[in-house]
Amino acid sequence: MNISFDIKQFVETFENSCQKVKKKSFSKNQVITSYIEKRNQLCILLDGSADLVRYDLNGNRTIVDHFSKYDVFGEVFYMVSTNNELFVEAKGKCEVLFYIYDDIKKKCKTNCKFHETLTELLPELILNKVTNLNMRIELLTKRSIRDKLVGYFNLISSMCLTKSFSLPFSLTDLADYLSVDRSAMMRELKLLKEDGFIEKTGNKITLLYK
Amino acid sequence: MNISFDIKQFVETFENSCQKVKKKSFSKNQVITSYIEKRNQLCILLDGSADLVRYDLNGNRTIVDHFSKYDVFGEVFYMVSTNNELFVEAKGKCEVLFYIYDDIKKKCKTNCKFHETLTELLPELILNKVTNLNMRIELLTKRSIRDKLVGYFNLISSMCLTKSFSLPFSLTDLADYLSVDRSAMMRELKLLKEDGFIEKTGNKITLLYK
DNA sequence: CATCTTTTGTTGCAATTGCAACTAATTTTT
DNA sequence: AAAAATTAGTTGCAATTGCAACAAAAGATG
Repeated sequence: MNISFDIKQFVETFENSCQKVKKKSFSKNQVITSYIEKRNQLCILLDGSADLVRYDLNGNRTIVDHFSKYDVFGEVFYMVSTNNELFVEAKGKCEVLFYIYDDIKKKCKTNCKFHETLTELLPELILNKVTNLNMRIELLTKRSIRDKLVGYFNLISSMCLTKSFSLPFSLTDLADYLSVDRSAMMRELKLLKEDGFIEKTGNKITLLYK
Repeated sequence: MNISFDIKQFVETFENSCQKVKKKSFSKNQVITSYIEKRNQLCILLDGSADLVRYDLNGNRTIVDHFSKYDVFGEVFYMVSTNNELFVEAKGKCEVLFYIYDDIKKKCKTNCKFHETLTELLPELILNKVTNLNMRIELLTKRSIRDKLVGYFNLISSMCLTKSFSLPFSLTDLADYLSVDRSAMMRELKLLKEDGFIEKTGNKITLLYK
């Protein structure tokens, strides 16, 4: 994420200067927030990674979104009519900035520098979020597991600028992220190997095509 | 879309007051814009509806996104590494506002009222976009055609506040939007009817459950 | 370091989905 | 109003995917 401003540095400098902005730490598997009508809160992930997960009535777990450094998340981004329960779960140690606002468009009442700067930063963070979401939709609309995997690998590869990379997910989570059955995905991974498209050792992938 | 500001009215009042903002009209099936590195342009749909479509190498057409009044779209929302060609196609008569900026965070050089107001409006428009994208992801991550259809119907229903509604899509387009095979979707629709979950006359759906 | 838990890897089988190839109905164009 | 084009609706069959149920490996925990 190429944010043109060192948010973490900024947060550390101004910490606790505004009542409505709070930094909290979380450890692995803790629930950072659940999406149940706390609609005037917005979270920024300052460190670590976290997943937005949904459990449907059949017990299927879906990784609706995956957050890493400087990702923005929160109930604001969801429609009120969403009928599934969504949780943000820490994948490891996380630092999260909770940003409470009265009206997302208006400045903090106390008009503090902290709030003001964050508000100015928001459009960029949200725009960044939009590109991520669109990327994800591009993956999800692919018609086969193979296309999803290859599409995903291509993205990672073009972001790392290398044909060899480690997956930021466990394979179990990757399946949940691509919204496919894990064993079916494993099978497809094996076929991709057999067909000579990829090499795979542990969670390190090497693309052999192009 | 509940935008707390009458954009269209505003545009009409200030039209042509800034060189970098232009309104254009389109008729059915015209390409409004294609996503090929015109990254400093942003479009707002003032009237009509349009689809963002992708054609992959196998000729599959996917409706990547569907835009209606006051939706924002453009290359900015996509990563540079997107390797498919994306087109925005008018579904009927459309009015589109093209908004050219040097830096999305900075004001227009001439500092005109028009640009300024639009810039202030942007976060809201983009936030609105995020909720739409998340809604779409929620649909796409459903594991079966039936779940996708039901999820989609529920959304429409809760937006219209009625159990009876007309689809904003042709069935062909709906299949492309849900990213499933059309005939398989038709089959599932028939099953939903047979199982007494829905009623369907033309493109009007009535939900019979709950 | 022994145990418990999670993740990975595999497979047969069933269910779902996609594909192809139609016909019918509707809409658009000339 | 006839012809052309698009959309809706069907169906058999093949391919893909999901499910269940494992064993093996790796990682976490006391």
